[in-house]
Amino acid sequence: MVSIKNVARFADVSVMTVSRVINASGYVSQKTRAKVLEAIDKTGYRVNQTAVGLRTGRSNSIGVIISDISNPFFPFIIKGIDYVCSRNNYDTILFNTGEDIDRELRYINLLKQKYVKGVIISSCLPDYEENQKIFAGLTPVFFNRKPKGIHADSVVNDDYQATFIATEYLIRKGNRKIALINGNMDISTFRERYRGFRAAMDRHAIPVCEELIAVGEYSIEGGYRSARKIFNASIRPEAILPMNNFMTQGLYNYLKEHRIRIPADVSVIGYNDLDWCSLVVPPLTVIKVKKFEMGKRAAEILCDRLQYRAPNSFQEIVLEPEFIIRGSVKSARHAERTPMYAAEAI
Amino acid sequence: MVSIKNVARFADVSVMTVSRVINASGYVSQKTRAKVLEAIDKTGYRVNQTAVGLRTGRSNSIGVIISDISNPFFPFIIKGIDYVCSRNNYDTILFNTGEDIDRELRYINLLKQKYVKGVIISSCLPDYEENQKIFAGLTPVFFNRKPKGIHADSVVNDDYQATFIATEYLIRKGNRKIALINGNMDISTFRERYRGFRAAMDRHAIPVCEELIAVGEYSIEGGYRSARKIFNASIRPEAILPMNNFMTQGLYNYLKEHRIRIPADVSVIGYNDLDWCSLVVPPLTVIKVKKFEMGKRAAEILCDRLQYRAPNSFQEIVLEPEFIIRGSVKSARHAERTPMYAAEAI
DNA sequence: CTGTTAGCGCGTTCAT
DNA sequence: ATGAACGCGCTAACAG
Repeated sequence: MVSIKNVARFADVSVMTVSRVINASGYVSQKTRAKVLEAIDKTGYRVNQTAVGLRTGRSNSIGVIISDISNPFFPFIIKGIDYVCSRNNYDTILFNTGEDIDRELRYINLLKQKYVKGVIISSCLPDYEENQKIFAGLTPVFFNRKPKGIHADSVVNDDYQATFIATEYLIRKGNRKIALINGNMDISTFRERYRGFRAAMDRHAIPVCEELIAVGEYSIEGGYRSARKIFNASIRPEAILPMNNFMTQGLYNYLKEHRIRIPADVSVIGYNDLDWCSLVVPPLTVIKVKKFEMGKRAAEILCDRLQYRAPNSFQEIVLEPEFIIRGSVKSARHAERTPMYAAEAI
Repeated sequence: MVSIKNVARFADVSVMTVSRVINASGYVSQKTRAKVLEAIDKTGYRVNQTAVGLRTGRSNSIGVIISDISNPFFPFIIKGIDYVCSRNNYDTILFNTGEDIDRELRYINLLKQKYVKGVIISSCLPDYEENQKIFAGLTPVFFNRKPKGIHADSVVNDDYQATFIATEYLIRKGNRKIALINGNMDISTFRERYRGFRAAMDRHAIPVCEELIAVGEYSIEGGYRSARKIFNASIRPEAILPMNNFMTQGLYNYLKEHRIRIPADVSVIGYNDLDWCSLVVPPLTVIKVKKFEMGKRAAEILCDRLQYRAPNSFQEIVLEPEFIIRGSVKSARHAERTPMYAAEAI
């Protein structure tokens, strides 16, 4: 590989002069600059990022850590991150933890070993404070999930608000026996979603039936099992709220298998608007999380911080969800007259 | 950051001894080894990958270049790559080209600047030979798509076979007026898929109606526009073959908007089996590409090559597709008696 | 078995 | 306006 030394020899100048031309630092006369530029062109020289990294202690990579690349929730977020980073000349190193805390910690260390200074992360760490020292020297921006006690920038969806609105919508349509398919509440998203549901039910003085609350793995299979649990309860649910897209799929599989019709037999509102949600019949009413936006904002914050353009205080962005009404919720009678409190819930 | 020097001082040995312990190279007595290990532990030392990279001219990263992260076709492939690479202690640097050749070339250069020695790539380069020198010093494994004249390892789906089977299935079900929604045939996948379609039609002596062949962007919008073109033709198609998942979605949008029913009004076979394909009503009959397998095989080949365990000759893996029959193709009369040639087509 | 020397490619410091 | 020397953290080659 052609190094800066070769270029210097070719242009008959010192290594330093070449360096100055490349980095546009210090004074170089027009004439030598032209000579150097030509030499760079002729030799096909490219700066060695590794050497620059070692010398400066910096790199132009940022890390992205997610829990599951095969979850269609992430690709658009990554696209948003990519959009911002490529414009700031950062490239992204992607790691997939598979919800394994040890892997997450290992990857964070790996990033530091590469002089990576920033990471955008959907963490499976339950607690930030316990693990704070691991982030030393690495600027994290948390997205989607927020470990407890975090002391860092974050960009999340307003999960509380989202389920509040969805739940209230169901109530307004005359549903009272509402089931929840939730994930592990050690994770902030599921905790918030549960809180939103609970708050809406309480606000309307509707008792929550514990039998209709299922907590399981947030996978297709987990959603299926939770659906089974719910339909084996002593109370038949009028509506179901699965709390992520995988569990929604699992629920669909269960309903299909048991020929339970949406919305005639049970109403459903999905979490996350994916490709298929508008394609199924009836099209699925969903809470839409702004995925691209989430990635974009997180990357913007990180780029700003890495270039010392960010404010000192941590930014905690909460993205407003959209509620997309399609056809998976049945209209009941004596609906519409229920008062709505969603605005208050903010 | 604590360096090898600190560890050496701490353990009261030379830097070299520490290096030997870390890399398990050369002789170190049990006693000093223990001393060093303790020092590493006490100081919290981690090797600096950048320095190792500079010194050895190697890195433990491999590059992954894809055209569009938001295409749900890729995530499972990436998961397959990740599965193999993490077991071989490589991490992956992901780049998204957005089908931009210049970006692709830039990323390839970037990888070289980082001493990355291998790249797994779904390339938008039409011709390998023209760009061969750009790969100098970088081992590429092509997947999904194969630029012309490639002289490298590759893992692709048997796209020819896949459309041959699908087309023949349609014919067997009594369809003769079969429409194709295809992408740009500069790209190998679309070229092969077209060939498979054509071959099946020819084999059964069914004339191909050029009016029913649409070539456009392989996006949701492109699929929609192609569908419109086809339904504005003078001949009404009995069946449609969209040649990737995005175009299938676009087609669905068109059909929905115009209240054209599947399969009563038109039969459809999708390319790629995604989450929603079994969720729509009727469930979609599809050609399934083994995505995880594709990524896994590509990564295995690359890891082998990088560790000089691969044969000298290039491996050109062709993965067998699956054909999943669900409910989007109408059964017509005088079907079943048509002879089948798919086996010959291999 | 262990240490010394040298240098990977670059940028910082200081001199000219 | 330009160059020489030095060192980032590490390992290969050689010496002892």
